[in-house]
Amino acid sequence: MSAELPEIPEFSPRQNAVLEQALKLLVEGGEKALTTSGLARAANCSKESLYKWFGDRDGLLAAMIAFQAAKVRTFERGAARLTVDLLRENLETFGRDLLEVLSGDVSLALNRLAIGQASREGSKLGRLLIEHGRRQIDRRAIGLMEAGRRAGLLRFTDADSAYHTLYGLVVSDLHVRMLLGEPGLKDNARQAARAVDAFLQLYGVAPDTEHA
Amino acid sequence: MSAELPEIPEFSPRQNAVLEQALKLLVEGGEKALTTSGLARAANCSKESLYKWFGDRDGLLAAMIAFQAAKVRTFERGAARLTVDLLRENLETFGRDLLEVLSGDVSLALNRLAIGQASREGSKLGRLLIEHGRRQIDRRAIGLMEAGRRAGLLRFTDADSAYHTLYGLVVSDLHVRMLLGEPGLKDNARQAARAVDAFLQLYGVAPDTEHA
DNA sequence: CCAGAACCGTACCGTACGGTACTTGTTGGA
DNA sequence: TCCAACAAGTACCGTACGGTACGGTTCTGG
Repeated sequence: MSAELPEIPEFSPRQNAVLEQALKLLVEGGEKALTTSGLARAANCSKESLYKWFGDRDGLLAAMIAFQAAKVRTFERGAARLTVDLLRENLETFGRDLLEVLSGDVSLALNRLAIGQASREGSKLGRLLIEHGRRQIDRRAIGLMEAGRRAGLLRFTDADSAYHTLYGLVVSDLHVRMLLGEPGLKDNARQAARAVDAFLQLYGVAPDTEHA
Repeated sequence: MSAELPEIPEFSPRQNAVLEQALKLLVEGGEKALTTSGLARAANCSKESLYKWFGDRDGLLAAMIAFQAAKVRTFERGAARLTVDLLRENLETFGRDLLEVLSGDVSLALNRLAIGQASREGSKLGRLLIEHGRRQIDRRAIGLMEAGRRAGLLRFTDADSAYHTLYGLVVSDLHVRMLLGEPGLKDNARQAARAVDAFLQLYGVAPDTEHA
């Protein structure tokens, strides 16, 4: 009853264009700006087609999430023979990418949408968002964790726990603040670097020789 | 044009009862369940009174946030002569309280409300929520940080940065996950303890003598 | 050349909400 | 005792949305 990987629906090019327009409307004006009539007008299609393709409004929202997730495919870094510097660089790149994704317009809009919908209907969209949007980035991070351990550079018992520590150090309460409307950081790289410093202090196996 | 501390409006008992009922409706059914007609019916008052008291629907939502924030007044712990064990205990208590607050029904409902509203209208509710809801808990934590430093138990240059590190270690992505509809942790205390362990490893001045 | 499907544009329907107006008590002070 | 203020309850209005139906047009395959 879990992870049956239900074959990404694969929409037609026309439907992709409509979904793109839907995301644009959502980003510009929030959920209340995404009406079926408005989308039909903006995308030059008929409401009848919308309902034929996506069933109802909730189906449209779910399709938007699946569509966006399919676009933001993360790329696994080739884990060629990790050194401590290479590990640090990979971790910092991950942190920067994470902050970049979380502060993106579309990501924020979709998260706001799913959160606003989460009260009713068993948070169907929320689960969808976590499944589709998070799984890939989680796997990339955990891959990094375990590569670091295999290379003798990290020490931990639970990779998932270590990853969540890294996540917390990188993101802190920034995601929620941005969801609430606050601006993001000026320098994601700096934040990522500081987070990785702390992370390596906690989980790195080679103690820092310099401790000013 | 910032932080003018606009005297908490202080509602009448009758209005407090109405706001209480409004929060109840919001928690039970989300934003779409909180209609002016529904609230009037549930609270045995007239819509006309609602509009006289709160102006319009947005005013009602703002009043709900102010009302809830006024209820959840945090209590400053008396910082009597900190020892390392006392500091750890205070930090863990803070972490538990933080998780407790963030996972509360009303908190989640209000955050969902403000986030869902954040796209349009300059995120007025979001700012209100951060102002009213966060300031107190932030001050409590920063007070703890600086007490720890004064007692020679913590070392950091920026208390705010240290606090955000602690926040990230305690909360990680849990808040967003709960906002999306996932259940909370089974054991907040365990999570707080682990977070404080890591935090002290990063900022504690006395190195742990035991490192099993 | 034609039939059928797909689709656009528009008009339409039912409903539900935010907000206003009005009537009917109820209270409290002069 | 009367009156002014307040509030409950209800009825009402305009609007806007989700969803459906229909006529006209383009595309496709035989």
